[in-house]
Amino acid sequence: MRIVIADDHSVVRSGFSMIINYQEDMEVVATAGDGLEAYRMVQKYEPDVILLDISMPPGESGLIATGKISQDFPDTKIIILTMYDDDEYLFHSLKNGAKGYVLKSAPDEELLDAIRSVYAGDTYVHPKMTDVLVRQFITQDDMMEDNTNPFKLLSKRELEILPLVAKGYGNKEIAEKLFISVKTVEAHKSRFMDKIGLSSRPEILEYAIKKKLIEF
Amino acid sequence: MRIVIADDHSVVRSGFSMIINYQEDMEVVATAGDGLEAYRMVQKYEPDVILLDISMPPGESGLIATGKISQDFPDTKIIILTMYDDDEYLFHSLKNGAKGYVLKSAPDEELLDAIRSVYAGDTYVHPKMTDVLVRQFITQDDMMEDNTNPFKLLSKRELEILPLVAKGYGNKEIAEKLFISVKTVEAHKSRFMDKIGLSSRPEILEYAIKKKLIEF
DNA sequence: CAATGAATCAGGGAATTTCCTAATATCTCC
DNA sequence: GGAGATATTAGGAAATTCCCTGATTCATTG
Repeated sequence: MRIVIADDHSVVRSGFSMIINYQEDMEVVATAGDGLEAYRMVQKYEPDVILLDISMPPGESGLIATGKISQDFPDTKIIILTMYDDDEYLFHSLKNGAKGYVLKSAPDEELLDAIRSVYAGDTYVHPKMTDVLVRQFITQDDMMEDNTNPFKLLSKRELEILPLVAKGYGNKEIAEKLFISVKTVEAHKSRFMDKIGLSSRPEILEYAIKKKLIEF
Repeated sequence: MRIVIADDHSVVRSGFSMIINYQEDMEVVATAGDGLEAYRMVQKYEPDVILLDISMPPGESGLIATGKISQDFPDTKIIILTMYDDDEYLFHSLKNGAKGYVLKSAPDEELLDAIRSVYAGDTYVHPKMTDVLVRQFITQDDMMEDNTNPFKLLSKRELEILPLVAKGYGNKEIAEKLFISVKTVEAHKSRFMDKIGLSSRPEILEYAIKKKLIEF
């Protein structure tokens, strides 16, 4: 199995190279430090698998590279390797032709499993993100697009209250801001938490930032 | 030369381990996935050098860990390993006792050089950041009396708790994370709120973001 | 050595939040 | 017009937080 590694961190390139070359069925034929170089390496060596770090500068060239490589070299399976367990990145990666999605925090074994899976023609997604994927798949008929879009998922009041909760305001303060009772705030809050699947304040904050409902 | 590696990315831990163990004069004696574990590993193995990723959760415990380790184990040289070529991080790292500062995008040779340098008693800073350091040194007067600098204003515990409060964690959760009592968390919290002049959760969040104590 | 700051823990009482269930008034969509 | 979603409010009990005061230990500093 011939493999190319693309990551802007030298450490990660070396690390992977050593881990992979230690496997009997794998061999690193080239490494790249950015998206362009990655494309050239694929062009030159036509590897079985390429590991791509999505967050490579400049811009989003990891994603761009994914698209170009999967289009021009469909036989080279692409595994996205990233620090972020972000839904959006996952979706975009898969839409751009990636066959695998692995977090850098995952143990080595998982990475090697992922490589073998995509080489065998399967798709590998990090377990933590699979349920997001499944939910997206299940409701893809009626909601066509965007069942993760808070603007379609939540009511006006809920959209008004969520950012305030995220910013750290208490129920009482929110009630005063919106001229409604504390009990009403509680009701809206627990409803949107149910809807989205949030169960704590940190999760609400993270969600609000991810969905750009608040800015800093 | 006995070395400990602390990084929340499994890939980086494995990568480094292999690179370092390949050197004849170096040996990785332990690895850690977060700041607390890093401290315990240093405590247990008292290595010559520890490589610390600064962006390890929870909070900014990479920096906190730097302070604690350099204080309790001055013989263990600390090299900060980070993705960010951020001035602030560099300054804070050095002030907290780090002896080296290396970017993950640097080539392996540089990392090995850095390890050997700090082991020999020198300080190693990534070349690109040296000029920043020099400029800061030249105009060091204005930073001297910086009463807005949280790292000078707050204690280590307070610096550890503030980001967690900002992220929305409750006192109880923070107490569990840090293995201290709820009452202690309350005490630290109200103390740093007094010190800085914060009187609500939203203000804490805003402050934490402005001072880069948390990232999104 | 005394003073200070830091970190730890505690008690008590008030305020707030959380978690239930439950009811009513709009409003829109078919 | 009626079904269903949305907005509003309520009550009560348990959990949590907040706001005081106060105390101990340890390290540093004057």
